Amino acid sequence: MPEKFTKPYNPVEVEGAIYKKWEDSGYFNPDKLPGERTESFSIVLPPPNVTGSLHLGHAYEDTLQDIVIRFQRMRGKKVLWLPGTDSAAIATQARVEKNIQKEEKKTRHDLGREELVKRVHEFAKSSETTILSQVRKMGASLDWSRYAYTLDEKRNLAVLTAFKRMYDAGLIYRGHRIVNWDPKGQTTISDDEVMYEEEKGTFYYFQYGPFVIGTSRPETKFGDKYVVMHPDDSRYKDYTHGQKIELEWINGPITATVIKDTASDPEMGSGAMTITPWHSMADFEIAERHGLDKEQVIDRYGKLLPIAGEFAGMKISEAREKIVEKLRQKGLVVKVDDAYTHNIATSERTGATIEPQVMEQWFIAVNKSFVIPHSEIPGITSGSETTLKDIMRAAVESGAVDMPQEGFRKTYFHWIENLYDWCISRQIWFGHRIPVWYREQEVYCGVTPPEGDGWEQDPDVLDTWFSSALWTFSTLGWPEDTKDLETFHPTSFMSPAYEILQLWVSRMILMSGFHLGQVPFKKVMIHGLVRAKDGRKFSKSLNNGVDPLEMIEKYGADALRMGLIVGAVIGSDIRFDEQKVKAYKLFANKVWNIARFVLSQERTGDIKTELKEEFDALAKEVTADMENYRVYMAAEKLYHYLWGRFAAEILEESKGKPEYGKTLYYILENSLKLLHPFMPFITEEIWNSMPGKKELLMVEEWPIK
RNA sequence: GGGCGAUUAGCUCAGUUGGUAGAGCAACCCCUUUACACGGGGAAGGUCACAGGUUCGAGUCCUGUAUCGCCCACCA
Repeated sequence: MPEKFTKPYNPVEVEGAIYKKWEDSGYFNPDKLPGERTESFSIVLPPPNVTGSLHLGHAYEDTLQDIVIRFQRMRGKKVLWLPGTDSAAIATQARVEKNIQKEEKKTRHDLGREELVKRVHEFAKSSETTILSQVRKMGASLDWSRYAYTLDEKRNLAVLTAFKRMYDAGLIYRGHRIVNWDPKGQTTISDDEVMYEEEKGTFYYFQYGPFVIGTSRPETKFGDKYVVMHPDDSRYKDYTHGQKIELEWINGPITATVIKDTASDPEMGSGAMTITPWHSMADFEIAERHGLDKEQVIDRYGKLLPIAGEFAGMKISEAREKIVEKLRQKGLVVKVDDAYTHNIATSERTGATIEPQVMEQWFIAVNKSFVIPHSEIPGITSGSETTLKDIMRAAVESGAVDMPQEGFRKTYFHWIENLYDWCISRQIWFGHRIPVWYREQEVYCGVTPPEGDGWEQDPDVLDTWFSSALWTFSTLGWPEDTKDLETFHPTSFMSPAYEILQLWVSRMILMSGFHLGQVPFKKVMIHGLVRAKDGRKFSKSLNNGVDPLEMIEKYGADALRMGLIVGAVIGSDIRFDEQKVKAYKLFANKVWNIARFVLSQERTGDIKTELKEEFDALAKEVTADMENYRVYMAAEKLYHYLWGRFAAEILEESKGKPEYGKTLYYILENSLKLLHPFMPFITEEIWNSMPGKKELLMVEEWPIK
């Protein structure tokens, strides 16, 4: 028996060396795995942002994937787990800008585009190093030789190519549409980055000619020259669509036009409303339907424009009261309701109140028909007319993307139904620049800049989710026709947090559907959030963060992995409890001592049929659990068997009985294999001392075929 | 406003096709027994949110109620 077993198991001493042994073996790379492997299995790591360091959410997600990956590798598949990082354009730039603001008292405009982008790249590089070393500490068996970064050369080519092809297909267009404008960040943000916060406000009722209209935003009302009512509203049956009415408004008499539209809710207030198409999504839709004028009232900095007359140049917050006061003097204020609560849209990143604006932006048309040249997705035939939305729906409906969690599937479909065109341009500097150039009236879109002088490139960059959406195939070499792409796409499995079901999952399906005619992954298991013990989110402001590295230092990566995974049904939130991690450190030590005892025995006697059958039954159950992604159950079963049955009963019974020898070795050897995906370090370390071992445990054969 | 989910032992949660309730942690008692005190043994703890229904039988299926949570959303 090796000397090391005379002491309690100390993970800190051995984990680093074991990871190095795995890495040196080359087995993380599917091309270097031993044996004949025909079936492939692949996962692309959801790329962590380069903004920070590893948190428990990553630790959980990495553990889940590593368990699946190690299991499949041991089952003899050609296994690829591909690592990468995400530039996360807005988040990263915001972070760096904040630092510059703090340390140098400068804005990005002081530095200029080139310098800022350089600084952001430097920052991204340094935090990339940090986060990758942390991922290694978790024991993640990633193929580092295929490492990808959303802004590296290959991924850049993929992004530009994807843009070009969708542009040529007419699915990417530039248009004036209403977008979420962040006046503080001076950029548009996607619907998904808008947060709604409840706010107590004031609701005003104004006299608008013969009508009473309600609003919480008097400052937008200057340009309101349409009054909308439901066509079936009997109160207004004497007014006809298109009728002109002269009336007195904020800055004098105006001519209003009556519009009949079903968007108006008769139950709401007086049933009549005026609209501000430039600054409201709903109003914009109505204006589009009837071909109405749209006028800008508020500028990009949140100030009123000349249309506001005497209020021009004022910030909306200071103008509001003054406008109401003026209306009051004119006798146009009917009622003021102070106890009004409503949700206001704010920017997730900057916290600023979103000001909807009509702006010229780039969009992806999700409802526009196009002919798909090639499709492997059931329900979408090659050469048929389809839309991106149809692709997204069909991929999941047909089961090509297996999304077994019913609740999430419902959420997914519900979201698809309500999908608008995706605004992909962002007014920041860090990220993939839009590959479109202008010269006078000419527009050029291409992967490389146009020939000739006088061209100017579009200043905007792409939404970070554009490149993320290509991730499953851009990482495999697309747009080139690579061997990797053929072997590993569609990928086998994806396990994202439910937070990014729409943001990411659906858009991956969109992109890989359009560009490859394939789904991005065959199975998706959406997981929950890791929360603090009290159920609250981990956050900087609460200062309740737990550093995974600290947990690894204290209890070992194996214990942390078990603590995160056991008893955590995939899909629901998990409450992190340090006690649980501690308990699995004790379990690691238990396993260690089981090995110590067994290795001190002679391999004598015959394998006892009854005990073997009992163990094999467990192995079968565990295998079934693994195949059905019930990893939390598999882990718990192994824990119970090893501690409660093997250690507590079988070992005790065997004491002083040499005929048990072979049986004990049989159980230990196979237990190590079953346990390896969960606790890779300690099992590999024990395996190293097993008599007759030939290979690393990570590539040993799984006990059940 | 729409959608989704949760409610089981003090705490965190399992409970796979309906068949007499489980685990870990915590708390309690005992034991320095030769693999392990990072251990061993023992005992305790639950009208499975509530009300109906289906069934021979319901934590599990159906309907409703309550509470909590999450996601989405253009209510003037």
